[in-house]
Amino acid sequence: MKIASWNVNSLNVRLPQLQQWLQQAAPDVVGLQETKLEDHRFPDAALLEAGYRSVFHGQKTYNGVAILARDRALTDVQVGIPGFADDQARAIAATVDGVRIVNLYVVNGQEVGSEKYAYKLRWLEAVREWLADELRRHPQLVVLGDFNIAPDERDVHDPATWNDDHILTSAPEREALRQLLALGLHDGLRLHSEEGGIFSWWDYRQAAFRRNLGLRIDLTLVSDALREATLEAGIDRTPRTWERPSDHAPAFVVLG
DNA sequence: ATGGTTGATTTTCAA
Repeated sequence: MKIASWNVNSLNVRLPQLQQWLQQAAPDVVGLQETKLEDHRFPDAALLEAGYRSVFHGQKTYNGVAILARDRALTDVQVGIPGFADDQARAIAATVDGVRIVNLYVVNGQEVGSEKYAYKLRWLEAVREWLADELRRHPQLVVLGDFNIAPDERDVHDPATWNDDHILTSAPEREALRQLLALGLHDGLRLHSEEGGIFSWWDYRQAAFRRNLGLRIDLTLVSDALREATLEAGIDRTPRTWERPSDHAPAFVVLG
């Protein structure tokens, strides 16, 4: 089962690219972030034509998440973080073929010390409590999404800039990610590669993609129970090379 | 020193 995560930065703009990518990459499950679409505008009929059922949780202009599954049912759908009042559409979960999928669009945080940064850390604490419960109920768990945190120095092009004072790499953010992993989750990509320079996001400015000035902030985490079954993990840079791309590329794992 | 780009709604905001 191939499971992917892609921040599409507006599904309205990117639907043709999503259709193209579904056809050529043939993932079984996909978590989308930044759909930026209210639920009544979600293109579920068009995706069904491509063979994918969908569940979604969106809002106008900002945020928005969805899970797609090819020729499979999505059951036990959870919208938002249980018990956490949130006016931003950033989390959705569903079960596919006995595997629990949690799809997150983690708060960006804007700047270390800002109100949005405090919200990011509060949000991640609520996620940690939620995932502890999900793991008890669903040992076969995949947590994927745009984490807006680069796990370590290998995951940034310039550690001098992306340092402890910087958003996406500050110590409290990395510690929050470590606490998620400490629940019994593994960074899928790191099960198969120790290399640096493998990125999932490149700023639109300064020809960052061409120069590979990126970060790895889109992650696919697998639970202890799925660790041995994780055959492959990577980032598919292809859609980032297309005309008018998302600033993110899809991250994926393959479970055997 | 601080800009550069994209998307959705504006006369900026969020990323």
